[in-house]
Amino acid sequence: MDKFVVRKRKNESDSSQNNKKTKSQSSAEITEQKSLNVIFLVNEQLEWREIRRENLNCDYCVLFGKKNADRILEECERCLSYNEGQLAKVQIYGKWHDIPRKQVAHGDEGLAYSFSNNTVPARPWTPFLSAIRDVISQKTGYNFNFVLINRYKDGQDHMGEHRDDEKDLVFGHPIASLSLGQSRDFLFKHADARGKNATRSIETVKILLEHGSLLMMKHPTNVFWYHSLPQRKRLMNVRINMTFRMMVVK
DNA sequence: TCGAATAACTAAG
DNA sequence: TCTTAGTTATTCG
Repeated sequence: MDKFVVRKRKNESDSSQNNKKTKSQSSAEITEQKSLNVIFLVNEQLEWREIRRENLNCDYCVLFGKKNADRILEECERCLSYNEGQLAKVQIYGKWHDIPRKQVAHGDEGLAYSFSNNTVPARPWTPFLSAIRDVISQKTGYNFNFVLINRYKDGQDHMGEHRDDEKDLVFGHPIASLSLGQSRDFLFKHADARGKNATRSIETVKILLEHGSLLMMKHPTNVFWYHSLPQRKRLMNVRINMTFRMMVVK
């Protein structure tokens, strides 16, 4: 009873791995959810912005128009739940803290997400999340077996500088980051330009992640650049971010 | 242009 | 992937 069905266009190839376009794409894929009568319709002409620096390789577009992004966000708020208790904590320098946001992972059976002395098992895919995953796969040509969802209730919630843990991820596979709700600044900082031991001066790259947008973080960005979502105390609204990944199956 | 608010950065734990 | 505190830089009315 897969409520969300991805309907492919008849003339479209199924071999999504061969379809690594980054320029404008004209076809409109439609995903529909019959019981709620919700249709996921992506923007027809995707205007990809290519963000390039030394060893930084990202593509950005607004995938869902406002109306559809609004509906997806509403559905997230209606049906997602988040980790609590020990699964919502992180250990740093021996001290446990609550993470300053809400978080949950969904993915293929057996996968888990590890960070700072914590391991969070993936919950099963829901039809809603599978449908979003499949739309992104169709538009980008990459498959994903895991999604980490972070909910930032307002501008106080944030995430510190980090790189995504390489040993859990299939090397070289991009991460797809879907943003919903409050626009937030997203910063990339080069590893050689961090902290007081910085060996080089490299400008921080700031990207505004808008409602309905998709940021593709491609190899080798995550090897060389740290990323963060800094506090923006004047912002009052919720942002939900989904990062679709390909994890190593152990 | 000032001054307050707040963001950025550093250090330590 | 944290917090807090102290300092400096930036933003904004």
